[in-house]
Amino acid sequence: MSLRHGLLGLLAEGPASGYDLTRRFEEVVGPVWPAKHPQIYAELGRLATEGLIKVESEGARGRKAYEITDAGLAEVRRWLVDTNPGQALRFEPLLRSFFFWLMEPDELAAHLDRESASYRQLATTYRDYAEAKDRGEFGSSPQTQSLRMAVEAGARIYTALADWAEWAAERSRKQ
Amino acid sequence: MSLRHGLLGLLAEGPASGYDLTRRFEEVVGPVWPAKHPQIYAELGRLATEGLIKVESEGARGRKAYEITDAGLAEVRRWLVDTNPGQALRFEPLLRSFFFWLMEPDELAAHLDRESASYRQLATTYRDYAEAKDRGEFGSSPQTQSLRMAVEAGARIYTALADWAEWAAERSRKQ
DNA sequence: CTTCCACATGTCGTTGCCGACATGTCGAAG
DNA sequence: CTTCGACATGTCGGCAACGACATGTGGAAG
Repeated sequence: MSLRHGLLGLLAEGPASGYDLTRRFEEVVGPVWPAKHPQIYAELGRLATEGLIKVESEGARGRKAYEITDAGLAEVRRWLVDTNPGQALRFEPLLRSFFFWLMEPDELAAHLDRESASYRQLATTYRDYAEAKDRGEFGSSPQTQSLRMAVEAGARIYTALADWAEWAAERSRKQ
Repeated sequence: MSLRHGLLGLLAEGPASGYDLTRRFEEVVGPVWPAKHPQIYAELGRLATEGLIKVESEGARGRKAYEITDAGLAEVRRWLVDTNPGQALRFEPLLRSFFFWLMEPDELAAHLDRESASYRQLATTYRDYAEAKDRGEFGSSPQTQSLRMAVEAGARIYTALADWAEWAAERSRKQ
């Protein structure tokens, strides 16, 4: 039930269409919670039926913008405050690490080099984004400050992963 | 298709039953790739049909132990070497962070305190485990060395998350 | 000798989630 | 005036994943 709360959370910022929300998901929320448009439209329909959101306006090209209701806002707040999150982080590269012993040492080292490079890249992207936010390039709304925290998490996690992959590459070469 | 490769990887260490694999998943693999027994038994059936594994022995209480075949070993190696992993890390606590602005500052600070404590706890657990491995308490097989790397990743990621949550808690209190 | 727990394997119904397919509109560029 | 790309919403079939239910066994403790 995380998708529905993700949608409610985004709609708490203001009205948006399924199309808008799909883009927000692929651009900002995607890295921690992927969702494609079929899911999103289906869930919006359900949320509307349950009265947690409602159609705010209908525009050109069949556009339907949804607005969060008081019930919806209460629900997303309840989710944030009362429920404790499933803490499992589903991450395929770490699943692979259990089976590194099945690779030849040179294959493994090469794999880890590629891995660390791509994590480093991501870490840099998030770090740059964080610095842009600190320079005030995105204003200072509460939403922006939450995003600042999310970006910081991204930067720290990918830095940790890049360091880890480098450590592991070195270790795999040393024997 | 990660579960099937996870199962093949575990079976590469030696024969095991569905029950064994279920426990290995909930004890070691679960934190990065959760799987419950209905999925596991179903997937084992499919893998056997495709000839990637085969029944090695049948024991008491209907126990069926599976063994990886040459085709299965080739498949898991192919997965490790040739395919590049989906790098999305699905993590609900970070999804929530996008919506922190919907919480009252004191609620948020309390939430982040709890969060950092639990990450710190996990980090310590992994760090202890890593040190036990370095003292040689689990031998020095290739499998153990892969596990050592996986554990290191866990320790580093949860340390990063604990630091992040502390940083965020402090930041949320400062305004 | 019974009771209880860990062992052990499965089915079933529901929801989550995705790729592919389908359809149509508006505006801008050529 | 046509064509193309971004906008926009949806359906459908299928696999993934999970919780609940079902069933039975072997050994150990009382």
